[in-house]
Formats: sequence, structure tokens, C-alpha cells
Amino acid sequence: MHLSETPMKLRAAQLRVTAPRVAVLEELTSRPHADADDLVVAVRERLGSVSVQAVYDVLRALTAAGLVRRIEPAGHPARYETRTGDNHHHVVCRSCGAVGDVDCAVGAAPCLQADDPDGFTIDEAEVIYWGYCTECRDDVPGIDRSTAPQPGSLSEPAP
Amino acid sequence: MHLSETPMKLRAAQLRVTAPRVAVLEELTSRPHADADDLVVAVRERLGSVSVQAVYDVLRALTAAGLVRRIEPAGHPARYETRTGDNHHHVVCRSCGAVGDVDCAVGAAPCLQADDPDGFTIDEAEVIYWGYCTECRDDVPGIDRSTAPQPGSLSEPAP
DNA sequence: ACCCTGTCTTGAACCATTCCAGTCTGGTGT
DNA sequence: ACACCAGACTGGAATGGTTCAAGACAGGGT
Repeated sequence: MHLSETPMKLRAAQLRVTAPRVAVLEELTSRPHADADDLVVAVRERLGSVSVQAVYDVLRALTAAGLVRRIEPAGHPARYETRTGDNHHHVVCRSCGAVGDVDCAVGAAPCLQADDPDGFTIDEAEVIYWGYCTECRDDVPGIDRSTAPQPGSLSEPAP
Repeated sequence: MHLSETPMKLRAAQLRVTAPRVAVLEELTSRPHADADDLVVAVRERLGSVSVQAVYDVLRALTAAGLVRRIEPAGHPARYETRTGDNHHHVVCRSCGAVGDVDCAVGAAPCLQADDPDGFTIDEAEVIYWGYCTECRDDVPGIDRSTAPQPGSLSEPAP
């Protein structure tokens, strides 16, 4: 995979090719689920200096163009990833905020057909799994599904 | 339903019974999915004056005790609801942020069994449906599933 | 009735993100 | 090649929801 194809992606998305954009997009490819701050640091290592706002601006442009997807887990800063278009969801560690990709076991959207959405017109379903990553489960003693803040959805099977 | 049973709920949850707590809990029962600011206003109408921090504090205590559930839709302030423990999810209006309850069509958690969560120990699955409420769909001309920012999960049925 | 723990108040800080005005530059047309 | 201009970047400041800190106060067990 040649990195030089990144500019072509930008072009294909009707976006100008600039150093910050290429840098953000490539860094994001090599480290999925990075947050804005991670990217600022990473891009600065590449280019010497970039303003925080430039990174946010780039991320907004890329998101609008559909090249990156924004994930906003409650209580954590937004994460970004380049894997777009496929129906996948995320696991988030309650402790360290680590994010992992999860393909829905059923493949795509069977339970995502909402039952009676009060007249809402639904166009997207977003699933976030909460739990603990391997490291945090080991670090924090006694963490198991029993110590979770809320019993939560999974622990209540259908009546 | 007597309002006076609210203190008993607090007691049952090992919480002290105070005016702000009773007020927050009862207001939250009568207006589900209220955000912190709504509650500050509502509680002030009842009690004359309460500090914003008291409301946040009460909400945190109630949430920790499992009496209320916190919903944090990306890009909107947190909402709170008293309906806890049952496996239900939410629809959020992209335009006005209105929130509605949705019972999963399948009843409970079939697709919520994550496939290969990278070693994560999952204890909860959170589903948020995005779309437009009845009013906003009418107000903003041309809104339909075709104008949605991202095609999203629902538009991609299983291969 | 007393005391202690936990709750409310006031005030300020926090953080991710956005807004603003100005300067610079990619890329298209001449 | 050159010039032009919409659109990107820079720096600085502001926003808004939420949380922290220190002190005054009060619920409720003893």
C-alpha cells in the first residue's frame, strides 16, 4: 500500500491536497481511533508545526467528505477512524477509553429496525459496547461484569 | 400515582431525602429525557432556588444509585431519564435533539452479542438511532433519508 | 438532643471544541 | 509562466456543559 495514494483520495473527494490533510489522513490510517489531540501531536511530528484548529478543521472537512468517521463515546473526547461505509460498531473501555472495532454478530442491522420510533424518521443506528479492555480488566482488581456501574442491557435477557 | 412515594425510592436507594433530590426525581418522572438545564429551571420553579451544581450533584448521585439513567447523544448535552433497568434504546433528532424511547424490535440483545471484541469484556450495549422527529422533518424542507449526512448503517442490508 | 457524614452554596476552573479576523496557498484560468 | 481567488491555515479568544474546591448547613442514626 503506497502512502502516495492518500492525495488521490483527497482529490476524489473534491478536497484540496494540503500537507496537514495528507498528514492527518495518513496518521489516522496508521493509528485508528485517535482523538484530535493525538493527531495534533502526530501531525506536528511530521510537519513541524500545525495549529490545533487546522487539525479540527481538517477533521471536519474529512468527516463531511465521508473519508473519516467520527466516534463520540460519552465522557470521552471524539475519536476518528478511516474505516467508513461498512456497518461496524465499537467497543469502548470504561477505564482507559480504548476503542476497538466490532462487526455486528448478525452482520447487518436486524435489531436495528426500530419498533415504534414515535414518528421519528431514522436514518442511522449507532451501537456502542461498553466494557473493559484486556489491560484494564487485569489492572483494576475485581473488575468483572458484576462490578459494572449499571447492570445494563446485556444482563437482561428477554422475559 | 402519589408523588409522596418519591422519598421512599430515595430511601430504598440508601440516599438521604432532601428537597432538591425529591424535586429533581419527580420533575424527571414527569418530563423524561430532560437535560440538566431543563431540570435546573424546573426545580427552581418548585423550590425557589437551587444551585446548578446541586442539580448536577443530585443527578450524579441518582445515576450512581441506579435511579436515573444518563444519555449522552453526541453533540448534545446529556439527558436523563427515570426509566432504568429495562433494555430500551433511544431515537435522537439530528435537528432539535429531541429524544424518544425505542424498544428493540427483537426484544432484547440478539445482535448485541459482539462478535470478536478484541478481548474486551463487554457489560453493556448502547444503541442510539439517529433521524428526524416529526416536527423537524416537516420544518426543514427536503429532509428525508436521502439528505442524511451519512448513509449510515441502516442503508446497508446484509449482502 | 448531639454529632457526624454527606449535601448544598458560591465561585472558579476545566476541557474539547468552535468562532473570528487576518494571512497564506493550492489549483484553475489566461 | 502568471495572476487570481476561493478556500485553508494561523493565532487568539470565546463558548458551554460539566466538574472541582472550600466552606456552611442539615438529615438522620445514636
